[in-house]
Amino acid sequence: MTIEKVTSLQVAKKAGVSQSAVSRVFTPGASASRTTIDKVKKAANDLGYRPNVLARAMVSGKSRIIGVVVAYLENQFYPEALERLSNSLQAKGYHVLIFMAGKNMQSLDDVVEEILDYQVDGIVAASVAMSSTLAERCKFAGVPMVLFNRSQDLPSMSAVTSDNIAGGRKVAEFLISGNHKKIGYISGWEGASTQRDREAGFISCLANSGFTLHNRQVGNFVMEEAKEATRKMFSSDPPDAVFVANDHMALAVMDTLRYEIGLKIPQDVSVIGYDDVPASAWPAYDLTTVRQPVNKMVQETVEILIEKINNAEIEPRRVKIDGPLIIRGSARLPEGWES
Amino acid sequence: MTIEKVTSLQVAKKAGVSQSAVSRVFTPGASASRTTIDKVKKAANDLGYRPNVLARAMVSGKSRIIGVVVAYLENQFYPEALERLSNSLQAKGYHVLIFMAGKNMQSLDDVVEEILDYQVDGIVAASVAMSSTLAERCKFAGVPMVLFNRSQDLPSMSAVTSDNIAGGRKVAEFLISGNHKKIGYISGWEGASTQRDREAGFISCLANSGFTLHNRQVGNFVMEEAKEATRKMFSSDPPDAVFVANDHMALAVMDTLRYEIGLKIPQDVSVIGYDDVPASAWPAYDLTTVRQPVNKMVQETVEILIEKINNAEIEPRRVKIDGPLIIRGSARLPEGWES
DNA sequence: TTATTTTTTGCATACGAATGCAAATTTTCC
DNA sequence: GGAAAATTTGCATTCGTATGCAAAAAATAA
Repeated sequence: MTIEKVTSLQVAKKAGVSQSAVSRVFTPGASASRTTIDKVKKAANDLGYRPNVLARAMVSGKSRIIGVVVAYLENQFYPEALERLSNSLQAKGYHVLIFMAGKNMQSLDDVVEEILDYQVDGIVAASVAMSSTLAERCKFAGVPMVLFNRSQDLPSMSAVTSDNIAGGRKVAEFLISGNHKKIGYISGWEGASTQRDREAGFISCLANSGFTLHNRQVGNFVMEEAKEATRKMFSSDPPDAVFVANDHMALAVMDTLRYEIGLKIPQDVSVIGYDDVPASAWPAYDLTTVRQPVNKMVQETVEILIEKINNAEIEPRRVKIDGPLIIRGSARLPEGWES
Repeated sequence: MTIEKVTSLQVAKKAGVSQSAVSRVFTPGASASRTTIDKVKKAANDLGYRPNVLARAMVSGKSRIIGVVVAYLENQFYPEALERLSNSLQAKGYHVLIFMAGKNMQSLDDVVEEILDYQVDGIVAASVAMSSTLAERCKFAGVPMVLFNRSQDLPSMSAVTSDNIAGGRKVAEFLISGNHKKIGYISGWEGASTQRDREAGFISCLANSGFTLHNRQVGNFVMEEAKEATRKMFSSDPPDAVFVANDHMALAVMDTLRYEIGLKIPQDVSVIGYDDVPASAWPAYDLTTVRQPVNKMVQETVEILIEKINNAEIEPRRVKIDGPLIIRGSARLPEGWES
């Protein structure tokens, strides 16, 4: 076989120095003389030596691995976030160990344990409901965690979200000034803070203008359920506008309205979503939506996480990032609206 | 601080046995008596002990980490594959360390080195062009690799793809029997084997019936470029059918045809894609396409990889999985076609 | 030049778990 | 009950790297 295992010891021999010297050359901040550095680098290069991250992790206690828990990747929002997250962490010398959490809680418990087994330096939980027990478990293990696109009731955990309440409000304002009278809402999974906040902001703003929800259905962030919700909502006394809790569902809602129910968007009914996933900008949908600034959210997430890794004593931070309403063609515009 | 570090030694003390006993209880296949197992399990449970995967990896030489290289996640095909791959590996006790390869080759070199630094047990390269140098590097390091959705010229590497040649043929047959006369092709990135095979199968089958390509443009698997390609293709003497090298581009092509150029699909022009990503089934597109059986492909990939991990001497395997033409509404049907 | 400070170096050990080996224990069989 | 075989157990070592410590070398000061 051709398997090689070049170790620091072999490099040391070849360079005529001690193993510790080699280690020091490859450890930023350690002291070594020019001559040693050159000798070692040359030998390492000749042999094709690279430090073993795992061995390094053992003694240093830092694995430079970040565990990322994701529920599912079907919703375009997550692949996008994951890609950015991975790139961002890669740039800082960390790498992403990915974990798919099934729908149920039990599997989440197991998944977290598995993550911890790898001695990760930190965890990003993307749109996953972390129980306080799990949070405790991680804290106990000394592994910082930040919630991405979910905030928790327990304020002890860092979380990065968009400003979902404000986002919900923006949608309400826009629909009201567009002179809509019967406004429906298709909710996401009701256990999600994002869902709750979006709806709360939406409803409160509606109320301010004397409106109430004309109809409300549950879509659970799942396309099929959103379609079913749409059918129910439009079976009698249909609304003239629907706010859908995320784009992923909104796309399905639009399809159902157009190709099943036979309505025109926005002539017969306005549809607004949330997230601004790539597909929302595709001409076939041209969906008016509230953008979640993925870039900024990821950036904040990474920043907080790394800060916490470097200083365990730091206070948890809960960041809300404002996202703009992206006005496209799926919702009737207010009178005299200037594009 | 609350950070704990429960080691096998602590468990051993608490259970009144040796560290090796603890290790054996947690090592499948090792021998230990009922009594010991019970004592150790109890102690471990009380203390919340779980074996340190990294330490285990050091001595065993098996990290149970699989490196997955992905170019980009925008094309829905990849998130789907990634999700399945991760789940499948997770079920077998492996975990996925993810690496984003930038567009350029240099970064790929670096990425592979970084992967190897983590002592991964295997590598899956999804739609990434592996140079033979890189392949050598991995083989030299004793790390098996399998190509997903790309096959390489060098037959020394295992690869899993769909049967792209047959797929291309199916599209040609379908278009010809649909009585199309002017057939265009929008290609993917020409360095990709998938692209080459799809086109080769397509063209050869066209030729069998005395047809040649009426027009050919390059889209590079990128939406924007596909749009530009469409504009060029339809600027004069437009075709009555277009085969697009993958669905991701085909969606953009459809949008351009409908909303920019003002053509009806399939009345004015037929469009066929390749992959069968989720969006292709959405009513707004209803795209006729060749399905890549992601599930089977992932399954094969995992199987080959694990086989190779367990037995380095095994021969490389190159698997092609047949995928069906999924007939939807974006292409004119042949005369008398029964749905 | 010599004394003092600073930098570099090697030695030895630690990280946490797995495993070959030999001793101790249990099981099996006559 | 005793000898042989099979199983269980602990000891000691190993994996590859980082690091505290003290010795050695180099740089600086006097």
